[in-house]
Amino acid sequence: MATIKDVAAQASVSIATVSHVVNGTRFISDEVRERVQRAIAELDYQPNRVARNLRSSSTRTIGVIVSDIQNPFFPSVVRGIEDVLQAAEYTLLLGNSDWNLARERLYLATLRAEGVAGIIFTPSSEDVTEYQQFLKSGIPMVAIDRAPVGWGGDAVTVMNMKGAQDAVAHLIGQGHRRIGLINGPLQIGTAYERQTGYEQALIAGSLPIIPELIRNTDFRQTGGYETMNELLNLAEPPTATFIANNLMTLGAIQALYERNLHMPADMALIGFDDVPWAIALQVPLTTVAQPTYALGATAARLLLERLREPKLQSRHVVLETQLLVRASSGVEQATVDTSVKT
Amino acid sequence: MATIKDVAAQASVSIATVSHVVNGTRFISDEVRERVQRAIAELDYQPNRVARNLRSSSTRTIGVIVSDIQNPFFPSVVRGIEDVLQAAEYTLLLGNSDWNLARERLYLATLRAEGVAGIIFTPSSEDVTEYQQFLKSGIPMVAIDRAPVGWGGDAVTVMNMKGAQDAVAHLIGQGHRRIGLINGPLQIGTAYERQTGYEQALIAGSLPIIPELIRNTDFRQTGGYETMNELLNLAEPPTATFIANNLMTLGAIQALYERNLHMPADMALIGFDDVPWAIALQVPLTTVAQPTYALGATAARLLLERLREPKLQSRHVVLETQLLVRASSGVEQATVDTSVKT
DNA sequence: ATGAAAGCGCTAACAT
DNA sequence: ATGTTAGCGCTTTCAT
Repeated sequence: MATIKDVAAQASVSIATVSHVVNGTRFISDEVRERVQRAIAELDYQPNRVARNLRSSSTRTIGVIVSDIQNPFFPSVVRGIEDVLQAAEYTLLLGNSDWNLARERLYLATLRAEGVAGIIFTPSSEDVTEYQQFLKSGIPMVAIDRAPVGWGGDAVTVMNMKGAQDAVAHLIGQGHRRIGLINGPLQIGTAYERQTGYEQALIAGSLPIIPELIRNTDFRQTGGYETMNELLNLAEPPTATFIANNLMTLGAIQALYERNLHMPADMALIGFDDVPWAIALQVPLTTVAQPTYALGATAARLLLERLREPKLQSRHVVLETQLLVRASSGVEQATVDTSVKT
Repeated sequence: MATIKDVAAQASVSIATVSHVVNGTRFISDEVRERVQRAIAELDYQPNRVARNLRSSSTRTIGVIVSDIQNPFFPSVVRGIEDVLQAAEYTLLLGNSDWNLARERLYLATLRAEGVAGIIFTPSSEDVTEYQQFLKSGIPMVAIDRAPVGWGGDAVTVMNMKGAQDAVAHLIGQGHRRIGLINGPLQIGTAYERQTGYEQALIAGSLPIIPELIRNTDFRQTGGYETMNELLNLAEPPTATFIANNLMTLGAIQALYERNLHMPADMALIGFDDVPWAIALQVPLTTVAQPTYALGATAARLLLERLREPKLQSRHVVLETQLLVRASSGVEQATVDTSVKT
């Protein structure tokens, strides 16, 4: 690989001149500039980013830690991040925390060592002190999807409580009185908020909160599958269920399918987070859609702004969710949304 | 951030000693080692990877370029890569090429400048010369999913032709004689191979190859949607269709759904690449499953081996696909696979 | 068993 | 308008 020295020699100039031509950081006569550019082309020179990073003690790399890249929610978020970063000529270091604090810690340490300019992440802990040390180190961090209690940094989240409330209110409106909840672990902020929304909706509808209908599992497909089976095995199962994420919903549908139960007659269902295949299911799925791409893009934008102006006041952007009513929640076919989401 | 100098000062040793303690690269007396380790802990020292990379002119970063992170195929591949890399203490720089050569070029250049130790990528071009310059630069590259014609480096792919052949043979076995193909662009190797498999199966079944039943679009959901509509608008539509990837299949199902057509009676369907929701669809979907996680993990393993032994002969691993027969291809319910894949 | 010092490739302050 | 050079934080050769 050609270095700046090679280019300088080839063009018979100093390395400073080459650097300034490359970065446009000072005036260079046309003649010299052309000579340098020719040398760069001839040698196929590309500035070594590692050296540049070391020298300027800053990189053009952003670390991204997501909970589970295999959950379609996150690729879409990542895609939003990537598009914004790419336009700003940043690159993206990716890690999966697996909803796991230890793994998240490992990645955070790695990202710091890699000298990333900033970090966008889905916090695995609700405890801010977990990140305090990191925040002190001065690396800007943007929390997405959820923010630890008392998080002082930038954040982009969605209206989880409102989204859940809308969903459950809709079920109540359909006449359901025993409504189940399949949720993730309460330590995770989004799960907590969605559960609160569920409870608020019940209260608003003058319905009792029945503990046996509220289940917390992991946010995975198997969790949804097993938990729906638990609900169905109750002496008096719910007639409708709100499920707090997409993969758990898939597992739950699987459980219904195996027992030959039909939505919405045997069980009405609303899931959280829309998915491309909601429309192609046995019964099209009512969901609370999240603006996933915007979530990522907004987070990236906040981060880039902070990089430009470090002392900006921190901002917490809360995006809206949208209840997409389809057949699984028990509405006449006529009003069903069958549009293709792409 | 504490540097090696700070640690050396705190422990009253030279920076060389600190370096050797950190890396275990030479014998250090117990006493000194402990002193250094204490200093490291006290200062919360973490070696600066950027400096380390510059000095050793090699990084512990692997670049990964995938076609489309929003296609569930790729997150699973990425996950396989990540797990192997993480165990070896490498990190992962990610980019989406969008099936787009220009964007791929951009990322390749960036990755080279970032000094990645190696690259795992889904080639957007079938033309090896596109990558020759890069290969010469000595950065090990592993092609996944598809390899350019004459690709000399490491590669991990699947038996696309065989997979397609199995699928179409199965449809023929169900009595179908007009079988459509919805495929990606032929310039993409996987599309070409799957198309060949389709044709081979027809030939083996003594069936004619009917051009109007063969359609090439992009590998996206909208492409599948529009193309299925085209097939359905034919004077004599096919009775079965083989669709060469997962997202196009979803689009095609969408098209059927809108016209109130039922699988497999009105149209039998087999998709390529299994998806978690295949089972929860209106009619469970028969698919040609690819070992996505293994694809990624194998690629990462090949790359790490090459990093260790650069002159290893290059290897092309071809993984098997598996036809998962479910209801959409027109088999009795009794034999349908309803297992949960997680 | 440990230390001193060169140098990776670049940027930028300080020359001229 | 261009050149010289220090130094970013580390690894590693050469000394002792």
